[in-house]
Amino acid sequence: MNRQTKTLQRFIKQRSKYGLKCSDKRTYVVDYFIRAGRHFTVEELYNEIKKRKTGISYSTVYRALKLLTQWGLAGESMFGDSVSRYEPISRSGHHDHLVCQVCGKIIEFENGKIERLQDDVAHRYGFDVTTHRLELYGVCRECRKKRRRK
Amino acid sequence: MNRQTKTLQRFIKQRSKYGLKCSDKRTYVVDYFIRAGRHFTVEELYNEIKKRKTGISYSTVYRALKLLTQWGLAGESMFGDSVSRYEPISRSGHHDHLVCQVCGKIIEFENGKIERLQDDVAHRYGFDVTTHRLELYGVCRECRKKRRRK
DNA sequence: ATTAATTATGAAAATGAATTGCATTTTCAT
DNA sequence: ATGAAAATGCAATTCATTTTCATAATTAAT
Repeated sequence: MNRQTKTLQRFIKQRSKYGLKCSDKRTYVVDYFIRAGRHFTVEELYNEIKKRKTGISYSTVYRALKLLTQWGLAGESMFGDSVSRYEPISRSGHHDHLVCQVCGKIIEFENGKIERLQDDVAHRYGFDVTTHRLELYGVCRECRKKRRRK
Repeated sequence: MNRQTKTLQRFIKQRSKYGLKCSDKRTYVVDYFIRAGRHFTVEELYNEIKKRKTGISYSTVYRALKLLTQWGLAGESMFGDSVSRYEPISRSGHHDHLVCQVCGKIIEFENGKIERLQDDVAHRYGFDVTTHRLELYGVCRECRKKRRRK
C-alpha cells in the first residue's frame, strides 16, 4: 500500500470520527490532492480540477484543504508571497523546503543534524521548541542551465 | 557610536542617494523604529507613534517601513499569521528567529553551523542558495514559568 | 425507499491586511 | 521667497482568505 492510499484511509477515518459527510465533490478534491502529492495553492488546485471535472467551486476546494489541514493531513505554508500553499502529509515526520526562485519548484527535505542544532540554539535561549520552519531559497540546477544558455 | 546611530546614518545616505526629501514625520517614524530596535507590525508601530506624536498617518508609517525594506535597512518577515513584521537591520549578517508562541516575543540568533549544513543539503539537491528563512517556534523560559504557576 | 437530521455546496458578500490614487502640503535647492 | 519634486492623509482598491445563507446532497434510521 503506498503513501497516498494511506493518507486517503486516514482521511476516511478522520471523516467518520468527526461525523462528516463526504460528497462526491469533496471526495474528488481530496483524492486528487492526495494522489498528486505535491504543493498547491487553493487557486492552482481549483484550476486543475476545473479542467477535469466541472461544477466544483472554489469554496469547495478551499474548504477541503482547510479540513485536511485541521486534521493534520495537509500542511500549509507561505513561501514569502502571502499565498498559502498546501501539501498532503503522508509521512509522520516534519520536513523543510527548498524553493526555486526562478521556476517555483518546491523540494522537500529532512535533516536530523540541522534539527538537532536548532534545538541546541533554542535551549541556549531558554526556549522549548515545538515546531519550526526552514526554507532555503535559491536556483535549481535546471534553471541555472537555462540561464547559462541565454 | 552605537548600532542605531549607524543605521540612521545609512538611512540618511540612502536618502540622498535616492534623492528623497525627508519630512519631519518620516524622520520621526524612521528614528523611532531604528531606536526601538525590535520587531513591529505596521499597526503596532503606528499605534505606538500615535501615542507620542499625533498627526502621523498609517500610510506614512507603512511607506516608511516599505522604503527602509527596499533599501535593506529593515527586514520584513511573516511569522505564520499573515501579518508582516519589520525590524531594523543594523548588522550586515543575516539572522534567524525564535518566536514564543505564548507571549509573541521574538529573539534573533545566528548560527554558522546550521547555515553550512543548509548549504550542504541544498547542493545535494542541485540548488544554489541565495537566502533562507529559519524560524523556531516554542515557549520561552518566562512563559514556561508562568504556566507552571497556574 | 422515504424521511428526518445533518452536512456540503455555490455564489456572493465580508473580511483584513497591503497598497495606491489623488488633491493638498511640505521640503529643499536655488 | 519660489517652484519642482516628494511626502502626506484619506479614501478607495486590491487580493487572498473566510463567512454567510439559501439550496442540494448525504447519511442513518425507519
